[in-house]
Amino acid sequence: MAQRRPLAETRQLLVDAAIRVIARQGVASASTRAITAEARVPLSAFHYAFDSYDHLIDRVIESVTEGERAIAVAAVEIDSDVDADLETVVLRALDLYLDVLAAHPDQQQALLELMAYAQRTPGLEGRARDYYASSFALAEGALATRAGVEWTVPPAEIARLAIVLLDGLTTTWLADRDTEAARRTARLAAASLAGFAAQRVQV
Amino acid sequence: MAQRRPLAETRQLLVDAAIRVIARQGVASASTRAITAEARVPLSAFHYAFDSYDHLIDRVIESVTEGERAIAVAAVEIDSDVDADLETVVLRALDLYLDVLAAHPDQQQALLELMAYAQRTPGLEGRARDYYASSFALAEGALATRAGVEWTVPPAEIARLAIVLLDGLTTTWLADRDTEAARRTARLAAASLAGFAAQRVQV
DNA sequence: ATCCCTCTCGGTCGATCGTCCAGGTCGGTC
DNA sequence: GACCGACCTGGACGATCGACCGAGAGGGAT
Repeated sequence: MAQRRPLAETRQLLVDAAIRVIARQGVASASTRAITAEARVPLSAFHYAFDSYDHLIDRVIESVTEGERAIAVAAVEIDSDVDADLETVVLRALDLYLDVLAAHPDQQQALLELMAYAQRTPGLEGRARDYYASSFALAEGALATRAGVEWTVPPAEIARLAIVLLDGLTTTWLADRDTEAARRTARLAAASLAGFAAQRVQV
Repeated sequence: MAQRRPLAETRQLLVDAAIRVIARQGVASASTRAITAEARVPLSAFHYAFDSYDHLIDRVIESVTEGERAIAVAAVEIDSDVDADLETVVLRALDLYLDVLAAHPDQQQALLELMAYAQRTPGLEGRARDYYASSFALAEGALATRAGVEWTVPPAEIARLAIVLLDGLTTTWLADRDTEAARRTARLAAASLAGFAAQRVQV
């Protein structure tokens, strides 16, 4: 009767189940029992696979942020149409993100809740900072791939502004769910970011 | 032995205590027992003063958001130096906000956590939307007081962008606590917002 | 066949949660 | 002095939480 599974597989099963539960019902409702029920494994399997609840959450954060990073990298690579205007490219990226957000709002809300949980939990405090740091680096890398664009301010500052805008767009949309208004704001945001670029130089 | 107090006073005592506990330890730790202990009131007084836990949280959200609004109104009124450049005024307001944020980070974190809690709790879902709606209106009002400034896009859209920027600045700072970087980003944000103003007309 | 290590699972622990209630104390009104 | 309604409280309820234990099942190595 017993399901025999390699330990690593059970761990992945639990992490995935935890993400689904957190997305659907929030971190507060993601108890060990709710997660194991979602994963269809006995409650006792939880503490066999993980030393503690927070160890699981740590892995969950790792998994979610890695997923975010992969999506962002893919989006940047797809949207590297060098012939298009800079502002157009930025706006297209933001609109693409809003599509993802509107399609899977629970995912982004889960990420925010996890960050808040991490900041309140001893041993996980650094996770939020690390996530933003890697976001900055990713954005700066994306800026660097736009060959031939000079910036009037350091690219690192542009990258931070971009993340700030993305973050603000997210939290604001999550609160009022007004996609049309968010797209209008995205238009302004794209114009703002592009405004810090000097005219393109010939390559 | 019994402390005799008007009911309304006990209510206010509990609301204030709840805000302190939430700011210090987060919503998750703000149990009825933690709150009543903070308020130095017997546990049983809790359900004498409030029908339920969520009724208290509702009042807490009301109190916190009203406090935010009052601060914002005061800041706008103080910072209405008509002789200064628009970008300077905006930047000064943002820097002022960053001062408040750096001085009382728990307060802003508490607000964000309360919004997340409200969105997950039946009966409180609208609170987050209402808060952002009033923030937009407040920002738009602040823009309107700058007589003689014409905007190249509707003020309502500028107002939304301003709130998005403020929100992004907040969440980002709360994650990495890098005040210097936040001030640099604020500089870019102020320049962006001011960039949507047409040249000032003579009045 | 024997051993051993990995894996599984039901049951239960103590702590903490929000909520409730019966009874008690007070100040004011007849 | 009798009464009443507003105010206050200790103690308990059932539910749920993270964590833990010991007995057993399974499969490969010897």
